[in-house]
Amino acid sequence: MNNNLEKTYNPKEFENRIYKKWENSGAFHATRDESKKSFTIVMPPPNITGQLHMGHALDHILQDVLIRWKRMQGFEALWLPGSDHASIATEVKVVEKIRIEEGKTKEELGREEFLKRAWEWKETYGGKITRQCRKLGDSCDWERERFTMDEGCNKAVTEFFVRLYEKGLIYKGNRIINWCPSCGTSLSDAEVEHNDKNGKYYYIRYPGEDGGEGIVIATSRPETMFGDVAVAVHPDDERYKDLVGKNVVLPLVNRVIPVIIDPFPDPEKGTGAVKITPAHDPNDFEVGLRHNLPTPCCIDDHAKMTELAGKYAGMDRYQCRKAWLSDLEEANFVIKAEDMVIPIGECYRCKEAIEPMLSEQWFVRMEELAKPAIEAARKGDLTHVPQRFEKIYLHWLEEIRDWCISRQLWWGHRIPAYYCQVCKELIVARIAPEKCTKCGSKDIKQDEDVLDTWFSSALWPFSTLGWPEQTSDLEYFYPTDVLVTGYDIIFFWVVRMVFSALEIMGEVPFQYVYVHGLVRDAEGRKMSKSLGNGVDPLEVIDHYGADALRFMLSTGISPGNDLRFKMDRLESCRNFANKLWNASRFVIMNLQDQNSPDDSFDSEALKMEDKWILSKVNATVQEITDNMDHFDLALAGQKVYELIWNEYCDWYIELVKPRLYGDDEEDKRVVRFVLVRALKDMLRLLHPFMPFITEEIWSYLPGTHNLLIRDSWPVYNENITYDEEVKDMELAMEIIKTIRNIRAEAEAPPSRKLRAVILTREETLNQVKSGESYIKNLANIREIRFIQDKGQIPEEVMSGVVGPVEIFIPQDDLLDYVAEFQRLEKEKSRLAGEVKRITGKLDNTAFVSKAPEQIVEKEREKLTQYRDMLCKVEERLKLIQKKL
RNA sequence: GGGCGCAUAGCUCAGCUGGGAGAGCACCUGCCUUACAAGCAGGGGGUCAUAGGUUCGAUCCCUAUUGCGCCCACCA
Repeated sequence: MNNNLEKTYNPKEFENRIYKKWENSGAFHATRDESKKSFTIVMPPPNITGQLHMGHALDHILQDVLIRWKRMQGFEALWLPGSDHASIATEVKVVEKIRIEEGKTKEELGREEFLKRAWEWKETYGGKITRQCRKLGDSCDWERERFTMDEGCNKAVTEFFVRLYEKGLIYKGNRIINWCPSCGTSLSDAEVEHNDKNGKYYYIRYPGEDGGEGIVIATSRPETMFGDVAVAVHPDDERYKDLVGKNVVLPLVNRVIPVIIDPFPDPEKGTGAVKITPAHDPNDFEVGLRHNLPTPCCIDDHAKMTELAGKYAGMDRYQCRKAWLSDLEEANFVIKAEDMVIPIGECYRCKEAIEPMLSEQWFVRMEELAKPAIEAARKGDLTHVPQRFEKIYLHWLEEIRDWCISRQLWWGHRIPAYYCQVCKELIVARIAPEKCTKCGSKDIKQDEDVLDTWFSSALWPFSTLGWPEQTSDLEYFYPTDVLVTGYDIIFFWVVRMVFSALEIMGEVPFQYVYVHGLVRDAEGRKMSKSLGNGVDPLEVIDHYGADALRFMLSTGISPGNDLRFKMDRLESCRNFANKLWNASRFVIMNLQDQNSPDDSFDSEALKMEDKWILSKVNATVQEITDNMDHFDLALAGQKVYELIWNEYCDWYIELVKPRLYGDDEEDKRVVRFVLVRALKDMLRLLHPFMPFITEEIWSYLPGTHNLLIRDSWPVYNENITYDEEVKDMELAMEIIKTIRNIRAEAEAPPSRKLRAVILTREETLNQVKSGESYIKNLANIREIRFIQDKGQIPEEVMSGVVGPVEIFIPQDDLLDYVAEFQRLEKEKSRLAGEVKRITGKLDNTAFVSKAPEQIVEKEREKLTQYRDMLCKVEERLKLIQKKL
């Protein structure tokens, strides 16, 4: 046994030390062990651009609570960490760095040199977050740390790509994609955010080729008119019957285009006539395909107008819109402009307006892949916690379109596609081919594009365990058990992991998806760099300790909902740690110079309060385990809190002090035993939430030879349910509270010793008497007189009622009739209210006849009790009134 | 256009299958009591958003309404 704990709780003093102890002990490292069941969580890999923020802290703490809990339960628990190359995000940062430091663009530097810089970035910043994770207490297996662009993951990505290609699930095609002009790359649908913007519908006349009225179309994007190839109307639209088959003229451009019929136009919207621009609108593209129309581009990769726009060529799209409209207006082609809210797609990284554009890209064919992923959730192979997120998951999959996976970037997995420069043959292969499989030419070039960063993340649960090799780890730890993540990346990641795993591994990558919310600031705003309202977890840890932060984040949440970050809550969590620290210090102090308490004990030697606290702890073990099983981490945490503070500290320690300060050595041994026994179980229950402080205290306790992290989770013991003692103890506690209340109401000083008279019936006398010493100690009573006859009640007293017991404190000790009168009046009206409520209930024949017998009986008992209590209070009131 | 969440004490939120409204913080009163003032003891404070419905009984289930927030949706 060590010496006593430091006098004050100072997490800084031990958190780093404890973490090293764990790490050095190998406790985080998981290895295949056939005697145990595995429990696996893969960490959502943070970006290498990143800095640990509150969202990570929440995400990681939840995972760590689960993994520590399972480890204690005896599972071979693996939490696998790593980081993500974050293709676009990193590339943007590296480009910026090169611009600032070298004054060059990436093109000026060249691909090879750029990638060198990117890897340097990775080396410098790559491990930053994962290093910061140690501060949080993350118990992940650092020996298995992975990176989405390490050798194994690269291999997995290539293998996956080639397999899908060979099955026809990946194809290269010319389609409308989301183009970010600012990032200079295509994006997937998931990477586009839709926001409503105020805009206008412009009604523009396209005159007839024959000099007639022509047709009026409505558009929010007049600048795309240069790419128009037709005007479409619905086949049933009577208004335009005569125009179909004829031509109209693009105003000012003077190019002639046909009026065609197609089911796409909605006669209700706009004018019912739609300009068709196949190169810049997905719907128009489809129409174009059906009618075999050309696809001229009028906007380029930089969102500037092409030659097609004539004198507007080279202008920015919005600049052009302005100039073009003013020219059209001048020539009287604009009929009207209507204010309209228009949903605009924006790049999720840079917020630039997305340009739908015709482009040749690589796609994953989703229809076939989505089906089993939908099925898995429906069948229950995959469970969302809370369940409502399943709807979101399903909806996305049901509406899914092909996934554009090629990016016009340099940092990432290069697409394993090769082109023969001679015969233009396309070769998709695991290893770069030496010569063309068709013509034999050695002049072969690899596709310039890289893959969407989420393409590699999608493989994370199995690529990190060795796939495509059939490793022993993969066999043992896969499929993983729980995936913990925020609801904001269900689409980006969860969905894609599931369908990828189902395709490659034939089963879901995890059974549970535990979805949490976002951390917001105290006002409920999203924490963001631009607002500057972020709270740095590392600073919080520095101030309050990691345990306080952990406890706050893990118990302050309700499933799937956002959480507001409030400093005062953090403080109360730190106070809780302090409370535990001091209680433990008290226990350890009382163990000084003692041999470790004997683990075997005679239950005869246990007193009422011993049995009471052991019962409480035991019951809590059951409840908490149950909560954890249902992912109710917050409820579980709150229960340990209450157990430690409200039961153990406020009552048990206080109850037991006289025994510790007494002379009975044998009894002292019993007390020490119970104190330690209860404390140990509580430390175990709390450890997943507050690992540092619990581990530190653990090391001071007798008989704790191994680390707490290695110790086992407590198990409910049905032999430790002392119902009688619990009942008796709780009655004594109620009596104590009542006396304290009388004392406070009468404003008698806490130090004054009072006398008490307790009236109770014969059958409950012994029960009450069993609590006599506790009442004396904790209510500061010097003498208790037990009576069974009302006639013996002294006249000048204050009184209180607890169930079958009436308590009287002589006025001589208290000296305040008025306060007593007021207090009793209040009590009277409370009791009268209860009686009225229950009487009403019982007078209701419907209730008596239809409610379950137990409930009715319970109400009857309550009624008798309340009536009895009311009666007693009224009697007292009459007596006191005389004195006033 | 579709979907979801939230509305409970001054503030932030719990309340697990319907059966006497809870916590933390804040507030009031009294205490530096030999583990802890980051504490102890006591206390005040809520027609559980509104209106209906189901039920013997609704904060909880159903419907509608209002307010706030979020997500999805190919911008004619």
